[in-house]
Amino acid sequence: MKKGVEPAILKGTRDFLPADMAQRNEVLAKIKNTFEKFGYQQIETPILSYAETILGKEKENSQKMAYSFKDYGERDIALPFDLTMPFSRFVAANWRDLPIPFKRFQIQRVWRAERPQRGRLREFYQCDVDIIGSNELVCEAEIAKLITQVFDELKIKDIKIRVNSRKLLNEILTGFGVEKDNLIPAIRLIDKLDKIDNTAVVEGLKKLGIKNAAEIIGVLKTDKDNQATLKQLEAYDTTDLQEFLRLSREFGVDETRLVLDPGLARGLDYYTGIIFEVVSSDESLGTICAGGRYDDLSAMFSSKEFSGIGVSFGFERIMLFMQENGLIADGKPSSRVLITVFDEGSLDGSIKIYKSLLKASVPAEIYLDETNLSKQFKYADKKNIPFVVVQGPDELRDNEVIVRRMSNGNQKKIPASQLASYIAGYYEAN
RNA sequence: GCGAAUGUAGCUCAGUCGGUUAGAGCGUCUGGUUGUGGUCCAGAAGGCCGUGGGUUCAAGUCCCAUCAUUCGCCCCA
Repeated sequence: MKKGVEPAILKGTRDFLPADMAQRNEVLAKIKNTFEKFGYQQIETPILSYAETILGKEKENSQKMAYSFKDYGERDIALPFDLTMPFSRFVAANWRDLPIPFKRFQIQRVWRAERPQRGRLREFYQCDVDIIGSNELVCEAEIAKLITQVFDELKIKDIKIRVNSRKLLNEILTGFGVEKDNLIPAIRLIDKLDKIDNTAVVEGLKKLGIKNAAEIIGVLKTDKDNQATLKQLEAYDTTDLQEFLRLSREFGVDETRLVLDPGLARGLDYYTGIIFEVVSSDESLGTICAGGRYDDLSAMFSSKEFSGIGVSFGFERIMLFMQENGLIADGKPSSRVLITVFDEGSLDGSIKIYKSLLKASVPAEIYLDETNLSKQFKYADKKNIPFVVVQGPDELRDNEVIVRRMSNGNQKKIPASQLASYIAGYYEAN
């Protein structure tokens, strides 16, 4: 067994076994179907990318996050760490051919050179939806509806969509005299309000030279209901938030799931309007979906302006939550029928049976090695195949087959010609 | 990049005060059953006790280093 090369994989990456893939595909299909139900169209963008299209001009944060290297032509290459940058490049390059407002979804792997932790990998899938080319708050409300719809489809019940307006947050902070250069650091601190102690945040803000730190917290910190929160903010312009809530109501979004949180900030600096952050009942998992409105998505690539809004669903965290909470049924069969090979002399007959099922479009497979029936049944059991067909010398002589139903062990001898319709009958009944 | 905890069979873990041949459950394989899985019974295989060094008559156990994993910080899905 021991050979020279360890069968090791990079930290923060994983192997997916057939059982894993069955689960993942099932969940992915639900997410995808919901996106399509709302009229979003799928795109894909290249993995291998010029570093500057991934990292932008000011590299600081993203440079640390992204995997990058040089190719044989000494070009700087990087792997995407999210789907927003690739999308913004895509829009700048292809907007002439897109229906505007453009509603796209994109489900691809991304890479981050981070330290892995629970729910934090170096290679993982994101499921992004964005609407570009419209400034209307109806977009925000539709996205809110989409978020609740996706988690409903996945049977993840106790989600909370935390909502805030970045514009409002900026207005409040500027009102308190926070310098422009300190806005982002201040927002990063405020974002931690629910995580760390109030006083720690106040201390941090004071270090940034913000005097009325405690007072700011007084305005931003809330655990009351949405109406109370709006009241607390009455000195400021909350018309966007109110209109968003009204439209969400029109869309039928369950309002108890929408939580106005004036302290919510989101680290990324490109958000400019309403922002979202979705957490499950397992808050230690972190955010399972997040996003918001940004102005001028493609500013880096084009003078054409595209305002937009989008959210990203964290597929790996969603999977983790569903697995840990028993929301995924496992054991998807690989096919409906396993045709056993009784002995060397019966292989031709088994292939003939297989052909008849193939012709009738019944998913089936032949056991591909020479062994006893016991092993072949075990194989069917392991692959969750519901029916096993045996044709021994006796059946072959009479042109019959034995069909065994694995779930209850019942078996029946039928003419070989009736096998396909016999199997199909079980599925039509449902 | 910083801090903490943990590394024993494929997996989950036990292993007392340092003491003789390192254990269990699950999984795997074989047989009971030469025409039948899942259940049951019997048996077997599987270990550089993460790696390297040190202390000791003696180390899975103590010390140091290193690597890996997990958690927290940073950042974030």
